[in-house]
Amino acid sequence: MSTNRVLMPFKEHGHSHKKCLISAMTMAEKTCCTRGVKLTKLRRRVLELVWSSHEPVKAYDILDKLRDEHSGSAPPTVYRALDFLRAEGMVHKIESLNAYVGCGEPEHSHIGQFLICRDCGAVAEMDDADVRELLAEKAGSLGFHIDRELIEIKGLCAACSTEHR
Amino acid sequence: MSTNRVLMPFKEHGHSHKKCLISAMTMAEKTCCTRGVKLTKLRRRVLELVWSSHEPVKAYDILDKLRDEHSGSAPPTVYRALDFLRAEGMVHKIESLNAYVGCGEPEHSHIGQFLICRDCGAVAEMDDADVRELLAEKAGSLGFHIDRELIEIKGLCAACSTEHR
DNA sequence: CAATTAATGTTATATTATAACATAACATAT
DNA sequence: ATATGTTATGTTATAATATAACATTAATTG
Ligand SMILES: [Zn+2]
Ligand SMILES: [Zn+2]
Ligand SMILES: [Zn+2]
Ligand SMILES: [Zn+2]
Repeated sequence: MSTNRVLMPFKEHGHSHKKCLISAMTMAEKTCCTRGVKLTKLRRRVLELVWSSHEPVKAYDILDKLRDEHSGSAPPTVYRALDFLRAEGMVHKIESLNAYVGCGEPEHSHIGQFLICRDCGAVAEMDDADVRELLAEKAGSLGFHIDRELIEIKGLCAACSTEHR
Repeated sequence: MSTNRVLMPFKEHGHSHKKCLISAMTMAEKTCCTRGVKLTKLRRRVLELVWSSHEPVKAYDILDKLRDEHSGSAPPTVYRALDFLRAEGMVHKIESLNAYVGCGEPEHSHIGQFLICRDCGAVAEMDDADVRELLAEKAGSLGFHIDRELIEIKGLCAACSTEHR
């Protein structure tokens, strides 16, 4: 199968995450610049906090950290930044967790298919055309026209499977 | 494709919903009886309220109705009943809406694939083996082992497509 | 620089869900 | 039948998630 585009793979548990963070921030700066939208200081900081790991991050955890840095932070502060970042495809919401993850490829917008490890909490993101086509076909057979799909899969990642042995 | 099991199809907009309700309640009584679990008066009433339409129902809307009937109702009243009904597979939660729908085939447990009409709000439920297999294969190619899938698809149902013309 | 727009600050509140403990209903075994 | 344990429900309080509404500040543009 050639269509299994992996927008963000599972990383080794011991990897140097700093590189992920730098890469994501660099990509975000570039993408915003290209689009002529503003990655303000606040939005940048929220994106950094979302990218603090490969695990989904809670809005109020972000808020707690923002408050440490600036007392004037409140729920709208973080939700507005998240709204902007989501609109620009830099962050996705994991609906089943009420939490947010950074996107591996914000430069072209897409709908992600998320794999969520029950053990380490890490999230990988796929964008698989076969899956989309099959779902479109199946839904189509019921006369349903798809606008948007939400796919969130829970299970065990390769690294955690190995560690369990 | 022969695997497209439809657990709950989209119904005609003008259909007599009473039959859906009676059928669902009958099935629930029978299933609970078979399993030796108790469909108490409260749980039955909550299930009826969930089945008041084919649209997902909010917990606090259920609570409002319960309160009309019995002043001692509180959030735990409805969430406990929903927990029971979900555990028995009679109700599913639509995570992207924080709302609950009745299941078309509670007698055997399953994971549903939900189609949600953006126009009329109705929900259909599929349980398609092809989709499950494809996702297992794609996830497997990343070394990921699936426990549970969450699939919620937004779009336009056949009836609403027709009405738009 | 004035006018406008975009972003952030601020206060309040809405929505969704759970914790913790008390009481009532039901089952079962003496 | 009654004591005992178990399940279900009642009750109060609070946690967790998210948005509304309006004020202020910063950035853009004519
Ligand atoms: Zn990393
Ligand atoms: Zn893992
Ligand atoms: Zn119906
Ligand atoms: Zn419809």
